[in-house]
Formats: sequence, C-alpha cells, structure tokens
Amino acid sequence: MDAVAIKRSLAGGRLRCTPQRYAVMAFLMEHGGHPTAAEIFEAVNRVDPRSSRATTYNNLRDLVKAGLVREVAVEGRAARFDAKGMRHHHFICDRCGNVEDMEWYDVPRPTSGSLGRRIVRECELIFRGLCTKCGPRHASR
Amino acid sequence: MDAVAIKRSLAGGRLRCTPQRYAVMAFLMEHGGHPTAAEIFEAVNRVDPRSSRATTYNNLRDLVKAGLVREVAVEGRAARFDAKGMRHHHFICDRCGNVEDMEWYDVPRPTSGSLGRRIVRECELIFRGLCTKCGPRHASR
DNA sequence: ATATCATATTAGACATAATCTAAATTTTTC
DNA sequence: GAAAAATTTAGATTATGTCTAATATGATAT
Ligand SMILES: [Mn+2]
Ligand SMILES: [Mn+2]
Ligand SMILES: [Zn+2]
Ligand SMILES: [Zn+2]
Repeated sequence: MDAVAIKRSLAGGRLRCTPQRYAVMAFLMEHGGHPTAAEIFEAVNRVDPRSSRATTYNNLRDLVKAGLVREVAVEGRAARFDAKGMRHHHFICDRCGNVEDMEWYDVPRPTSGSLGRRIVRECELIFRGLCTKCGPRHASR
Repeated sequence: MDAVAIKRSLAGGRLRCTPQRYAVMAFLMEHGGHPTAAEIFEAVNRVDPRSSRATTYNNLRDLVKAGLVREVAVEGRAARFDAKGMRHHHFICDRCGNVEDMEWYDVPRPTSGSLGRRIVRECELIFRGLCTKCGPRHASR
C-alpha cells in the first residue's frame, strides 16, 4: 500500500516511524475492519519484524493519543480500533457484536442550556441493532 | 425510596425480587451517577444483606438483559451502569472520564440507503469533551 | 402452611484484557 | 562519536469479568 501516506500520518502525529509502529498503522489503514489489540498483534507478527504485545499496546495508545486512531469501546469485549480516515458513525450488532462503519452525517448539538459549561469536542453516534448477517433472512416466511 | 416502584420494575422484567437484586436495582434508581460493578458491589454491601461479587455481576447482567439497566462501555475503564429512567444521552469527559447524563433529543436516523438491510434498535449519542469541573476556569485570565 | 422446583446465590477458581517494570536497544541530537 | 531521548521487550502484575457446582431461596400450587 501507500507507504508514503502511512509515514506522513505518523509524522503528522509527531511520532517516530519505527517498524513496529509503522506495522500497526499500516494494518489499520489497509484494513477496513475494527480489529482488537490482540488481532492487530497477531496480524503484524505474521510478517516480520516481530513486535511484542506490550509494544502493540503502547503504539495503539500513542496513535490514539495523537488522534490518528480511534478506540471503540464495546460492552463486554476487548476494545476495537480503526484508523481515523473519513469521518463516520458506527453500527454495533446486538447479536454478533460486529462493529461496522456507517456513512457520516452531521449531528445536531445539544442546546447551550443543557450543555452548561461543558465543552464538546465531538459527537459520536452509535447505532445498535441487527447487522445484515444477523437480521431476518430477507423474503423468508 | 419507593420500594414499590423498584419491585414493580423487577416484576416488569420478569425477574424475581431477591434481596440482592433489589439492592442493586434500588442503588441504581436512587443514585444519579454511573457506578461501576465494583462500586455497586461495595455500596450494596455497606448495608446488609451481603451480596457476593458473582451475584452483583449476575444481577447486573440480568437487569441489562431485561432492559431495566443500561451498560455504558467506556474506553480503558470498567463498564458503568445506570437505571433506564428517562431517555437521555451521555457526556464523557476526556480528562476525568466522568459520565454525565444529557437531555434527550431525537436523533436523525441514517438514510435507508446507507442502512441497507440492517435493523436499527436504537441510536445512542455520546458527547465527548471537558466537563464543567475539568474545563477552563470561567472568567479566568 | 408445606411441598415443589425453577431460579438465584456463593466462594473461589479461572479467563481475558490491559498495564507496568526495568533492562536493553534504537534513534536523534549535539 | 558521545550523550540523551524515545522505543522495544519479556514477563510480572493488575483489573475486570466469567464460570463451576454445591447450596439456598422465592414463587406457586396444593
Ligand atoms: Mn470505524
Ligand atoms: Mn445515564
Ligand atoms: Zn450481526
Ligand atoms: Zn472532567
């Protein structure tokens, strides 16, 4: 894939481009899904260089802190990660737990009255329900 | 507090009213916040009857499954719980991690095109930023 | 009131996810 | 090239949550 874009992303977050960190970022950018830290660890270690578990966690934390990667908390399961490419919302399946991207659209902000002195950085919209795979078979019974 | 309302809630969820389960539900209904399972366990055990850790988790799972309680997943921390009273959204502070209720308002659903065959059960809106306590001191400098 | 039985509770073992530690390595700066 | 800073690492440790299987109990029927 586009190694230059990946390196540029890391530079933008003021993060050194180490082989291990590059591998994590590259995996997230090339991969549409929402892998867990364990899945990322396994994936980047299928190819060299070998990266330790601690380093995978460290790099994910750094990438999230730099704003390049988003962490998605899911109830009862390990956190999931995705590269912050295009803005999007998320759909989480009640049954299989899969996290899917949904087309982004602007969300109305709360009234300043209900907001008080809080400062909103972002509005995140999460849809829950049944994904295509888990929903009722179309046109059945 | 209103013991009858609590019992009615449990009955509505087809859950037996045991002292341990009642204590969990009562704590969540009387308490505005968003406690963790560990906090609930500690709180209900400050008064008798003593409830085991396993039972606290079991009852929280049952209450969530029955739709009486909501579980809020927060990145990097233990799950939090609140009784589903009035509908509301949530605000999560970037700095202190506190979860606060926000006035509810209807959220526009995704277009049926982007939704595909998915079935949406609910739309959850989460605001992130700085809470009143963590924001810049008002009228400072 | 008593019997019945599905449901609930329990202690503690177990599992999983994530963080911490401190030594070694790599990269950057001077 | 030496010194400083950032990164990696294995393995220990912590945090959170689940499971097991023996025991107890609430709800219902009699
Ligand atoms: Mn995503
Ligand atoms: Mn709430
Ligand atoms: Zn699904
Ligand atoms: Zn705060």
